[in-house]
Amino acid sequence: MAFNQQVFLRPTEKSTNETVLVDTSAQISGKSQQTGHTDHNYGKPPLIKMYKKYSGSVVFSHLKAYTQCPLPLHSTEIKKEPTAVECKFIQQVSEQNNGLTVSSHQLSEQTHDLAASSQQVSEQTHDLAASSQQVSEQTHDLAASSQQVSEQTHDLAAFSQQVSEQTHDLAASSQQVSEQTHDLAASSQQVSEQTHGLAASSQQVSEQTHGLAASKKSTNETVLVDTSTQISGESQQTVHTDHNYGKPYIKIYKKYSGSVVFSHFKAYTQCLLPLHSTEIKKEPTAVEYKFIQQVSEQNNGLAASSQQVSEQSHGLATSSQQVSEQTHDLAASSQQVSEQTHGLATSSQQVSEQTHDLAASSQQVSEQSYGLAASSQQVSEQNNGLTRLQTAIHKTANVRCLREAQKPYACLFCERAFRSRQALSAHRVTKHPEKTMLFPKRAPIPCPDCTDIQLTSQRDLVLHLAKEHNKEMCVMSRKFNSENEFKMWKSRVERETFSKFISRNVAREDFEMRKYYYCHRSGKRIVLTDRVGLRKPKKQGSCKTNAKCTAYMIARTDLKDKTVDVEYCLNHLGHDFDLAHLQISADVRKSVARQLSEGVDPDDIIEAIRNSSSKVSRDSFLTLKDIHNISKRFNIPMPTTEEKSVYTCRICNSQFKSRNGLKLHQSKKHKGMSSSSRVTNKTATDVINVDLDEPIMVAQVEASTAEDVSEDCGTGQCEFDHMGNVDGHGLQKDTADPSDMIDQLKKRTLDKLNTFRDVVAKSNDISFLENFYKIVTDVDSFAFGPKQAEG
DNA sequence: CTGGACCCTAGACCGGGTCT
DNA sequence: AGACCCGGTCTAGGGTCCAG
Repeated sequence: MAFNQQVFLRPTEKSTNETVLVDTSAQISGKSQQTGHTDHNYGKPPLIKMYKKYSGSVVFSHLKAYTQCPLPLHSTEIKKEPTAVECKFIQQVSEQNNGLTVSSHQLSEQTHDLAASSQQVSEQTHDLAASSQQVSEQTHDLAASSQQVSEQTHDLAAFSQQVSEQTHDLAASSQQVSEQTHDLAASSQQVSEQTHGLAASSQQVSEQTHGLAASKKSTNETVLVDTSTQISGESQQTVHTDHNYGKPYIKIYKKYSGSVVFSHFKAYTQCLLPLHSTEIKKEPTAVEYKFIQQVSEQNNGLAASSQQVSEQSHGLATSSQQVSEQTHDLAASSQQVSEQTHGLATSSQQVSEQTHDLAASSQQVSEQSYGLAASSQQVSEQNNGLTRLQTAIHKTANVRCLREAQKPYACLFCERAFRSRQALSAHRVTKHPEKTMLFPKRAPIPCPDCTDIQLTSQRDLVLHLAKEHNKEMCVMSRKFNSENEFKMWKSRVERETFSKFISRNVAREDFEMRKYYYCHRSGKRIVLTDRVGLRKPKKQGSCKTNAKCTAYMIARTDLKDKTVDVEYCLNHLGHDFDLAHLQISADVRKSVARQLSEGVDPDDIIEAIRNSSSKVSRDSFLTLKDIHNISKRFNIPMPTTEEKSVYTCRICNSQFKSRNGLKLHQSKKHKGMSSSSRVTNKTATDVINVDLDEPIMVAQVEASTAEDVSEDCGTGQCEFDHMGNVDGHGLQKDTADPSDMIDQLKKRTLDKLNTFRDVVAKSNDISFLENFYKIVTDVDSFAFGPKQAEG
């Protein structure tokens, strides 16, 4: 038995009752057995791979455990079956391993419990954080309300202040008015008293006058006499000074027609002594009458003044009443404002108290959150401690075998690091199984016809469907000399199969790059949750079939020689080949953009594109809307309606007022030809840089032109324009002989073909070349006859 | 018919899982 | 460790709808 690096241990088992070491290269047969596989390739802890054999078939089970074997196992040291001592040692190692496994299991359970507790704590923390958030939001709202209330209170206080000031001003005005009213009343009282005094004096005078009149009547003579001065003959006024009291007084008399009449005594006098009839001896003189008149006028003026004072007093009283009422209203308003201010202040106070309570609650929630976070942190630390303990156990058991190389892939849950992410992933699965749920699982590819079969790759799916379900599909491969050649082939395949292969993943190595393509209709339609309902679905529906299509390509590009190896399957599954789900090709897009920039009419572009495609494709259904989209995307303005008022034939430059007229002309004069001016003006360089399909189109046009000329001119129906050119062919009138024209066209066609041969020579696309040379053959047959046609 | 707004898809890049 | 391939994210550009 030849042993290599791999050593197998056969533990005691019921079926065999013996333990053996077997070579991996050895044929496993016979009884059920279990083997242990130690891999020393990478200096890692010995790995045990468990195999079981039942009924003659070998079944590979999952990788179970690392051994705790402290001694390296070398293949050269084991030459035969283990001795009893070796078996015993192995048994001890196994028991130690089992013990460590049990400890590890217990630690795992504890870790799991702690993780569950940590999860609960995290959830509670999260809930508390949410509550805290709500409390904070409510606090914020209340603070905003409080702010509003404060602002309203402030406004009301300012208004109240204004009202108070106005009230104060009105009170002052009212006070002034009252004082003025009081003064006026006092003045009025004085005037009234004076008036009253004058009236009393007047009454006395009247009585005296009456007494005098009575005396005159009795004596028949009327005289006014001064007690001190004799008055006679004429009206006079005397001032009698009563020396008894030292005060002057005025005596007024009137005398008319020999009788003495006492006039109304209205003037104010200072007379304090009554006049004695004995003192009046005769009628008043003219001077006395004049004096009496003046006194009367003064008396009238005083009465008018008294009246005005009374009216002013009344007006002031009314104003005072109004001011009082306004003051009362303002006081009432001020009272209301004060009450509102008080209410708002109370509300503000309540809001502040609520805010304070909420802040306190928020603080409590935060503290509880903090406490829970701290608890969570403690649990995590305990968890980490246990993990580290596990690591320490592994270390002490000499399980780990550290390498000198750098290990940039560190485990998030322990202190270990790895050289590759795959190793880290394996570590996470084996050491932190409870954490693996945090990482997304790769979905396998289910078989569409089986319920329990899941494949791991596109190729397996295709092979499974072909073998198990008799589907007509296969996996093929092909090699290309360049990436450009591969892209041309891919483009042709897409065109012929009405499909599209899109790239999603690229893997780059030092010397190779792999690019994975899959059918563009494969997969699920994904609409972002925040965009659901914002747009109607497409009329033709999504291009995604919500299923896995079997068509795929894997292109492996050799970065040294640039060759491309392609593994592919062109058999689609689960969808039809609707052109509506395809997009306009990039070449056509560029071509349309260029023609738009050159000012070509969109209708002509559409016609040219449609006519240029010999096979049905998405490009064949180019619409004006597509032209609009391209013009928008490339930021090229569309020609306006005014610019399209004249329709020019791009073959013969004839102009027509309507598009229908142009179409009628083209259908009669240029049947089967494209109207694109680009066709006849293109150079070989342009063609090389733009579109390798176009030489075919141009050759077709030239051939068609030659045919038309042959037909038209052969029957003598060619038309000449006024410039001497043959309409539609650009030939001079003087050379318009049918035979000469054909020769010219033949020459031009041959020149074109020679030009395009250079272009085609750069192409490696077999189908393209086949198509081109077929046209060349046709054209050459026309130009030079069948015998001169070249293949 | 036109232009704006907006959604959907392709493509690139990166990280991860599974199997050998 | 290598091979294979899936999923998430981001950006540019194509496609669609709609109002004027």
